[in-house]
Amino acid sequence: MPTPAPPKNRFERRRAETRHALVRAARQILAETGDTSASIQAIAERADVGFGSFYNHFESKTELFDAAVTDALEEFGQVIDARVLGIDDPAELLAAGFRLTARMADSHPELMRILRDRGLGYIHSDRGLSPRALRDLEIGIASGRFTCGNATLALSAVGGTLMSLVALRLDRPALDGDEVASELADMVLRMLGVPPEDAREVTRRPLPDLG
Amino acid sequence: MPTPAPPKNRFERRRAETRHALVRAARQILAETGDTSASIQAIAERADVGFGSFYNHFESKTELFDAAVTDALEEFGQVIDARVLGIDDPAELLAAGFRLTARMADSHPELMRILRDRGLGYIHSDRGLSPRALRDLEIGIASGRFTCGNATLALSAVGGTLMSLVALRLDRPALDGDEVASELADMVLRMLGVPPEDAREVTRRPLPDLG
DNA sequence: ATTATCTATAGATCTATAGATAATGC
DNA sequence: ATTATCTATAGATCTATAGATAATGC
Repeated sequence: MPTPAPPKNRFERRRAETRHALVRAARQILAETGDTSASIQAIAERADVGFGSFYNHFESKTELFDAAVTDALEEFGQVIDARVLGIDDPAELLAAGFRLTARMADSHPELMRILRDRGLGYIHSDRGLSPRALRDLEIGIASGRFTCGNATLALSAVGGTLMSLVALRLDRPALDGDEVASELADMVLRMLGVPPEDAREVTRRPLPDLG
Repeated sequence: MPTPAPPKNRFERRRAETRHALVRAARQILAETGDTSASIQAIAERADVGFGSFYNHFESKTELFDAAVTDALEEFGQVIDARVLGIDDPAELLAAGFRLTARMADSHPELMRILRDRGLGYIHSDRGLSPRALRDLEIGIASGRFTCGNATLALSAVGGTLMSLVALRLDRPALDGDEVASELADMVLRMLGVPPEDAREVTRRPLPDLG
């Protein structure tokens, strides 16, 4: 079961809600402070949950914050994924992913801060966007659209550049986000072996809007 | 004064030593745990420094850990810089930087862990390797060696890829580090507009050894 | 005489748990 | 009857500071 089945009865639902409130609070704290030194008390308070409940769900703060990062990456993957449905060309997929990510700095700033601070450690994780990105890179290599040899290395390079795009968007909000994203996607596509004219064209195609 | 003048008298030297012991301890903790939640007591103990001395040098843990990251980035910059002296071609400089960084995962693992966890936030910092990397990119663009238009964007892409190389080296020590580094440098050079044959040749040239 | 370091400590805060309360399943 | 939540709390730990000690400058 890729997504855990929705809880059946009221008991399990209430339990899941408490857990999720804690994860949400941890995500907020990560986005605001960038670190994990908030006390369990403060986290529970922000989650509006009894202090002792924390221990019903997590054994340590580390465990909670790991769940919080995974939760954020999963949401990121789902937002992007939903918006690029129907795009087949791997090059266009990648370009759309870059441009949509740049927009999420405005629409989902908290999520993007977590991505910037923690994303690099999860580039090759089996959660979030990475597995799908890897698959798309493999498809592109197999079809000859990309001419680089190694999909894992390509994922590293693409992922690292995407993280730096997020950092750039958050640190320099004055820059034109769409322009920067297209430019970086353009560079990445050339890196993967897409001819410059194709790369340029594909990174300027119209894009589905972000809710 | 780019580097602070070496302290003149014994007083200032002792003070600098205490401060540096604290920074060193903070760097160790960052490398080992990845976070900043260690207590000031534990930090002072590890630095072998009286507890109260902490407050002679720093007002908060945040301040200390920021100094620790800056210190690590500065050392990274100096190690790389010393090893690429005499290389003029911007493309070869960049390739050498990638390959030497990959080797530092073995020779300076603690430094590299800090770079992986915190480097992204300092890509456009005016400390460490970034200013020189930016300058080399600008030189390469001016001379026509690189055909991309924007040095700041290039620094983002190159820096992000370098961070992901560090992450890859630390997380997958079984991969051939030299090979991975050359391959990624190759991709990055093509991204910057270097012709594929040139990129391949320049990333395989012999390299100065790392001490 | 000056300045940094160290030791000791008061008060605040944090963690982990125990026991009471409330909600649901069967 | 079962299970999660909440409240209260003991004991540990942490922060910030005050005051004593040691090292150096002049």
